[in-house]
Amino acid sequence: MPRPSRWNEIVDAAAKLFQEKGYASTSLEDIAGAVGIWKGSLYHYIDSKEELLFAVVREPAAHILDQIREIATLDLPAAEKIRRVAHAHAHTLDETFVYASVYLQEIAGRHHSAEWSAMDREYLSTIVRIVEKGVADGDFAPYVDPRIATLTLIGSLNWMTHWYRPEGALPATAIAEQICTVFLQGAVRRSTS
Amino acid sequence: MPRPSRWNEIVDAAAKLFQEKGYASTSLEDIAGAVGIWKGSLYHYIDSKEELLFAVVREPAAHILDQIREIATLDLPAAEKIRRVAHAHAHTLDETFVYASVYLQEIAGRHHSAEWSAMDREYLSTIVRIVEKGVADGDFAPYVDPRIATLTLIGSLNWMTHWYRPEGALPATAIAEQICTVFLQGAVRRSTS
Amino acid sequence: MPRPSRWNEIVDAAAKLFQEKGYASTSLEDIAGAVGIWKGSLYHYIDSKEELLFAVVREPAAHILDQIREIATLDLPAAEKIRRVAHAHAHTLDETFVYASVYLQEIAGRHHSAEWSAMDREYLSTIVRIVEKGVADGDFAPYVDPRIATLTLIGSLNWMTHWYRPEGALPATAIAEQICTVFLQGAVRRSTS
Amino acid sequence: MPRPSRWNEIVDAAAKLFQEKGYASTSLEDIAGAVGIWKGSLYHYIDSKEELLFAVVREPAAHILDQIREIATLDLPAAEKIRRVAHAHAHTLDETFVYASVYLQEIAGRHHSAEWSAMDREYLSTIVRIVEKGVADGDFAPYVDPRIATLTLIGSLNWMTHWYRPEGALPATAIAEQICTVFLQGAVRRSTS
DNA sequence: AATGAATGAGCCTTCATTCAT
DNA sequence: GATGAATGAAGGCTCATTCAT
Repeated sequence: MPRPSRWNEIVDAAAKLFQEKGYASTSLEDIAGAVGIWKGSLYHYIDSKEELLFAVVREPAAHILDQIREIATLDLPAAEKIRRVAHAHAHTLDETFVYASVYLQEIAGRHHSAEWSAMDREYLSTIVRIVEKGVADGDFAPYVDPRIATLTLIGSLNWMTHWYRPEGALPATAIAEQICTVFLQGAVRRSTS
Repeated sequence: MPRPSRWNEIVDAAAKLFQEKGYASTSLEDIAGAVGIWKGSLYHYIDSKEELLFAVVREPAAHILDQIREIATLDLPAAEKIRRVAHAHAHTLDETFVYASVYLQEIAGRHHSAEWSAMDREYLSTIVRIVEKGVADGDFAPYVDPRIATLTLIGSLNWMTHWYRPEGALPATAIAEQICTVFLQGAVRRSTS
Repeated sequence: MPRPSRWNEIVDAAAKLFQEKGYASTSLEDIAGAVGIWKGSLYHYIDSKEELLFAVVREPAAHILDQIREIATLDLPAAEKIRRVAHAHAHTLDETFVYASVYLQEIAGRHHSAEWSAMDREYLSTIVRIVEKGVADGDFAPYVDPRIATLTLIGSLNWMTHWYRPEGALPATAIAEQICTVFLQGAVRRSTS
Repeated sequence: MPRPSRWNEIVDAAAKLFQEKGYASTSLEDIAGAVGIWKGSLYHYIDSKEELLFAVVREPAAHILDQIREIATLDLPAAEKIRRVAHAHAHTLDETFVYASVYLQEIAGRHHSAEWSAMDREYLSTIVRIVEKGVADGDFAPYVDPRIATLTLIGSLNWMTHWYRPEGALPATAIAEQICTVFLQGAVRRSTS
């Protein structure tokens, strides 16, 4: 029975190390060592170190974008869509924590290829449109600036990579709920609620 | 009276390059070249590359922590304190944009010395206490979890390094106002307002 | 009867690549790729990369040496022998252009095994003897130094690998004729001819 | 008293090794070892290995081209110009033997930059024009094809790198004289001379 | 203060070769 | 015969750091 190829082991090890030490500070020798092969052997699987970064990051990035795309098409009030966005985002973060962290540290905001910029842009603009509709429909307050508000929400969620731990006691769902509740209802107590 | 030297030029150049390319990918030769001296000459100013990173980052970090400390001591309602926190944070980000970005990319959430961890922890806990008091006083809604809410706010603000540009048309003040308004009042339109 | 295998394909591909990129800069993966097999599979045909170089080069080298040996035994005037040598040399170069180019680039003048040195030496000395006899018989001018003159001729012919193209308009025969005519008659116009 | 920089030592060592083992088979470690420094230290002097190749080769190539250019402008019979070309070529080969050998092995006939192709082309065409004029003036025989004859001469001279040794008993001048005499007068004895 | 040559370790990558399947 | 994963050495190159001048 043939042992399965070690591609998955390699991507996992790379993801973990990229997250811990950063892409630039992780050597291929580190990765190879974690898998238990020689660094030259990595080149059976990849053509360059950067390819490994992209391999780590592509799937979760595509996954979350898909989810947001789908939520946008549903026929729901803006607030409910935002709630679902927050939960999908937090859920993906939870399930692909290491991979997603690498994305946010190494790809987002760095000058990378058109592929990633386009992904970032679509992700943002899809949510912006939800917020815009919320304002237009009167569901959201008139003081809401759709773009800034969206970046506020995304920032809250992405910052989770700095403090959330998947194996911790606090579930991602609860966090998502808190983040979107504060985003939607505000921290200040509403007189009539 | 200390003779002015090229120390400031060096720190500025380092900050800019660290932000653009990341700490690990910036070489001392890059920095020396930006200042117009030779690589070896840098060692008249520093003892190691890491020292340069800390030099870049120390002042703005200390500055913002000071501000938050002071705000915490004021006798104001929680909502007003949060508003001031957001403005102080955004203002520091605006004024020390490159330096602060380096801090967030290279120090925050990385395993650095006790000095930085302590700073991060104090910053967070100071704001958490403001929120806690807000909840206790009934100013903030009972569903607010002080720690998560604080991290939500900080995340929103820190994410600015991914999209805010100091020289841009949108002033940091307006952004701070939007972020804390959404944080405090929520995006959803309040029936009785 | 030996089953035809891909041996010839492999040697052809190797020859072409050795000529284009040089022996040292051609990888076995390049060669395997050109044939359409995997790198490891090459080792069913060869034991080492160098063996492939020798395989490329052995046949044409042996062929031209055989021809020169035979010409030397004929009972002809020196000038006619030289003419035949030039034609044989140019003809072999034309027919085995890629292989012969590899020989001249990678074997001739390099420190290779006794086998190749002996071949080179015999080739040279066989022609030198023809010239010597030409001088001794009074067919060739007394100022002719047999060894230098022979190296002059061989150099002219071998330099063809730098500019001759088998598929070009100018046939190798015409070139051989020009080279040996200049060698024998000289470029300067003879008063009484 | 400051020790002079080791640039010359480095180029010399590189030239020697490139000639002996070929450019591709010579490692920077070989070169550094020959000079007595570490391989990383080479990068104070060069930006890439190829730059070292060009440094080895540029001066003698430019020198010989200059000489041929000058000879072409003189008011002399074609045969005398050719004689001077042969002597200049052989003399440069003699004085810069290792460098020139590297040029012929590694640059000539390889797919290099426009700079080298242009040099090769100008060198050839300058001599071709001398021969053309010789034919037109009736100094050279009508059977002389200027381009092929020129390549014949150049080939003879360049082949010297395969057998000439500067420290040997046979001086380059004598060889040049023999090569151009055979080229001009032919090996065959002239009845009326 | 500044230089610039040198260090020495380490990095990404290539590659001839081996071998179990 | 062929595969493809793995090896292990080496190659070109980078870089933080040192130090004599």
